Amino acid sequence: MAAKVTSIGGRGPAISALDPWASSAGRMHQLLTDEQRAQLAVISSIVRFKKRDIIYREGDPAESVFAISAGVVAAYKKAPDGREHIAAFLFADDLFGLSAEGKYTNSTKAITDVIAYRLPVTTLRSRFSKDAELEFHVVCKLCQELRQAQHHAFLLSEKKAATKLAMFFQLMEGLQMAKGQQTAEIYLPMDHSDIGSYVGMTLPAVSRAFKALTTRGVIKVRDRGHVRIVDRGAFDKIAGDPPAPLGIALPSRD
Amino acid sequence: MAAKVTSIGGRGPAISALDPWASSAGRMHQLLTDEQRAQLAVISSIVRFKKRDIIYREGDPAESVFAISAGVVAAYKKAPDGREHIAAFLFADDLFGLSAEGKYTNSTKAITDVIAYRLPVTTLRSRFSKDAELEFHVVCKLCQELRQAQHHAFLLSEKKAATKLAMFFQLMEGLQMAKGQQTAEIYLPMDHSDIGSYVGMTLPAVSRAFKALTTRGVIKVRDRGHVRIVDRGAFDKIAGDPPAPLGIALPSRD
DNA sequence: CGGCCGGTTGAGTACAATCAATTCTGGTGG
DNA sequence: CCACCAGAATTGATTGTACTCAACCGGCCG
Repeated sequence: MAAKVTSIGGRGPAISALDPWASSAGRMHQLLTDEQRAQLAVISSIVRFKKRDIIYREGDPAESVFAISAGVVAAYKKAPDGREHIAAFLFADDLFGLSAEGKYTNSTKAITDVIAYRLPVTTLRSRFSKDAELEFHVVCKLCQELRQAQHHAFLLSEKKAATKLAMFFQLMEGLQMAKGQQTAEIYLPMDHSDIGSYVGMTLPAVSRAFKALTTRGVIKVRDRGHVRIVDRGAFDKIAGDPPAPLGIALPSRD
Repeated sequence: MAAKVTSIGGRGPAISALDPWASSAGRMHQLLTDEQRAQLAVISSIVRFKKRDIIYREGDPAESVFAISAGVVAAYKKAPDGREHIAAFLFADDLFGLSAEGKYTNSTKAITDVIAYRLPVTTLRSRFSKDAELEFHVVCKLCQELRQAQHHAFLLSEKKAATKLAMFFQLMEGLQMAKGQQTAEIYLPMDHSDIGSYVGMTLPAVSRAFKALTTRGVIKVRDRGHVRIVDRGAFDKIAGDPPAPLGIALPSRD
């Protein structure tokens, strides 16, 4: 893990998610109070990673959990044949550092420059025992990550390249909507090769799927990283209608 | 949801998992104390489902969380084209009832006859506020389910039918080992069609993959539901080496 | 005994993987 | 500011594998 560690700053770690049991109209919100964030700030340090940095590797001792403040992280595993499978993209207000028996269960790398809070698990755990509400928010966040992982599996169970890519766009769009960002265009911070690793396709297949959707007039590509959906009907049909409220998405659209 | 509700009995709900931060040699263990189980028993009711029963449907109001006492449950989603995608198989000491914004995010059905504890979310939540340790165990269980979901996605990202099926066997075997059951044979309580829904293959493809592994002398099928691995080396090669020491886990991401 | 469900097998097809050659792009230094 | 470079992305030709559709088996239950 190669990163600069700076002193504490900002307002402290943040977590946002949908509440599993309370309705919030599809919008994610900050789960932690300022007070809780301040308390977490005390036990955390800020770390920065440059694009492409590896944050930790699968099997490393899992001493910390991270809360992303800015930037995008990918959690991935290497298949025995060398292929890289991305298990999740992680954004601001997401947690990562999943482990089992004291070891990280996947590797993580910075997709963009990243600023994150690093929370030692031991101190975090002792905070849990003092603040059940904080712990409950972590439960909520884990539920969301679980939903997202299941959605990912659902996506991967599709066979058509265009469908998988469209579902990936749906996912990113839903995320951006749930965060209240503008949504005329979908922003894709990762490169095509990373998209391929996430949706289970090779780079050429991703390229062809982009092209297929473009020539069919379903999407418009502005540049590497910016896509707009121009034919919603066709798009939804290809993606398999349900915009799926999965911890991220909303019933309506634009 | 069609089930018989009986009075409280047994020793109360159970949860077992690997601790994310403590090493336990790959073996799952009961996370809850007898005291905690007894307290949960007070707020829960026992429900029974017959094989093939639908327990709840995606979108139903999520009033309860379930803890399986005996039997096997499948959590699934229906694709727009009618295909059924199984997101997870759930066994004794597993929790299910994942929801977002007050609605279940999956449908669930009984694969075998099932006995489970039903825990109303409101009362469960209030127990959390009184027992942070209990809540921490739920965090551990969620981490495990997350790892499993990520592993599922990893499996689905493989393309060869034989590999996916072998990885599925690995998964089931690991589960049974982690539970301390005998492991000369792998027990498969679900039918081939359900396996197909889980590994992202059609029924004929599952059948052919079974046959391929059998004729290659890698596995031996005793009957519907019992498989033995006869050539470990070949098996591991096909499944992609990871000898998966830990019970359930061979997970990914966060 | 007949139907039904779970499973197998077969023929043909479609789709993405693969391998490989080019083009495009953004970033760097001259 | 431009030329250059390296990595990312596109395109092409070919192959393989799993899907589809459909017919067929075999046990189990009524």
